[in-house]
Amino acid sequence: MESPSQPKTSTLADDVFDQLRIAIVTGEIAPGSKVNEPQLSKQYGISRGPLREAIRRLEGCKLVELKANVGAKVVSLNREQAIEIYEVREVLEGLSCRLAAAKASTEDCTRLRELLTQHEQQIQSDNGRRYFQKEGDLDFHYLIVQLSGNKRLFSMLCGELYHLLRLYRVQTSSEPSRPVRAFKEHHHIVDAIEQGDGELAELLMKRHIANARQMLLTTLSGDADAADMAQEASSDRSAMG
Amino acid sequence: MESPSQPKTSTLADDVFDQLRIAIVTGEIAPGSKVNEPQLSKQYGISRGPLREAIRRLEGCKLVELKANVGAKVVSLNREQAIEIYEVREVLEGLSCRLAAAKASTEDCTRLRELLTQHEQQIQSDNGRRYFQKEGDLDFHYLIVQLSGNKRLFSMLCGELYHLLRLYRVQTSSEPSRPVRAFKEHHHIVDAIEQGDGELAELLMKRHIANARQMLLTTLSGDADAADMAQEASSDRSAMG
DNA sequence: AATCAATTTATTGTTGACAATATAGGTATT
DNA sequence: AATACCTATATTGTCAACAATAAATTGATT
Repeated sequence: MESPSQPKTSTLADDVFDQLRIAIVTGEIAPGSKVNEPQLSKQYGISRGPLREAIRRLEGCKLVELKANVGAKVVSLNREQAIEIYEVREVLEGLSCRLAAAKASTEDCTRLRELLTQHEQQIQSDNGRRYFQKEGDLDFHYLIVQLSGNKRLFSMLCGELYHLLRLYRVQTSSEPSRPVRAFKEHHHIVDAIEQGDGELAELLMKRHIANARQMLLTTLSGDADAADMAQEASSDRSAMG
Repeated sequence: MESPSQPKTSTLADDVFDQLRIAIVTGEIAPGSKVNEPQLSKQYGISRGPLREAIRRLEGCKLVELKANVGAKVVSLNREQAIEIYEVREVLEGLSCRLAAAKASTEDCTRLRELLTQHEQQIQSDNGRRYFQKEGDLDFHYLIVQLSGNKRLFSMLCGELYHLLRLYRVQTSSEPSRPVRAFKEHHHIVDAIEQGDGELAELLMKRHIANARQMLLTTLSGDADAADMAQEASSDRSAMG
């Protein structure tokens, strides 16, 4: 136990912002649903003031959309918008890898390997479901952008795009068919980073994400045959990068 | 004259957000300075409620930084942070060009040319100062990302990075030495877009911005000789892209 | 029965007051 | 004189009430 009254460093708006963000990206608050201020303020036991501030910050993450005199509603991403995100993500994470390859130490690469190994074990112990359901694959991408050392890049990916990706995954209940291929690609990326080959690391990551985007274009188009074909064509690559 | 009382579609927080953003990126509110709520609320004639909401939205644009129980302060970018922005901008605008090349119509390219011509005339009539002082060069980049059709990309560049660039320019009172070279590069980029050569357009834009970043590394390092050398090496390229 | 208008209800926008925290200033002590 | 502590001031955080707008309901008319 700690001392009972430590001076709190966070504000109510901060706390409810975190809680709301989690509630949104986990689907607890349905995509497209309206954000009702009186209801939420009662639910979280705070007044509307800090709640509204939290909502304004959620708007900054692009998780809700505001309209004057109408209120906020949780974003709902269609496939087109998801593809736009993947296009942006491809170049940003390519940059991540290029920078990471130039800066990563031996210990950093060890951490990357450990992360992949750990994920592989989780996969084997749960038939490949838990890893992606629990967003474990994002950990890998998350660590790389950290290693890049570019804080602006980190902010854009981890402060915005990854949350939107999680939202889209829960929204579409999408799960990759076979993560095995994704693991291989991940290891190849670490290989390149380990060798300090930024160009190759960038290329591999961009290809990795481009493959995932390609799956989006077909798998979720409602055309089952096209989806199967794309899956074959991409050699069982992960659907979500 | 219009009818005196049209139903207003914007809220106080929206208006003061726009005004504050302009005040920040023009340097009217100094970088690094503290944001005083009582003062600003009096200055803009509103209460602290909507003002605080506007500040939270400014935080979303990364124009202010918030600390609990202390308040907001306007961001102040150092060279390292500016370089990070340029690294991100390089790949994002490269993507802009690649996509724009695939989608731009003949009319779109005409608009790009007109914009460049217009800017060139402004330069000649004002010794090259007004164009960059008034951020006219960003118009060019702005239009290209619009043509890309990727709204997420547009949001990231025009909703965040460009504002930060303006802030950095006013903060460092930086002006490119000779925009002539930048114009040539701009025209070459339009050439590639016009020919539908996305790869080339991407390459040229990335190089264009990489050159500007390189100027940053040297011109503002306090080492005048290094700055001059870099300027020669980059063949009088614009300093700010 | 359907459509439009008026009324009611609910939600958002805004305000001023109060509480909690941090900052500034002053006093005493070493 | 410098530091630590206490006090006073200012600023931020939070709340509840009021105003303005939008949404829902009711009723009248065709």
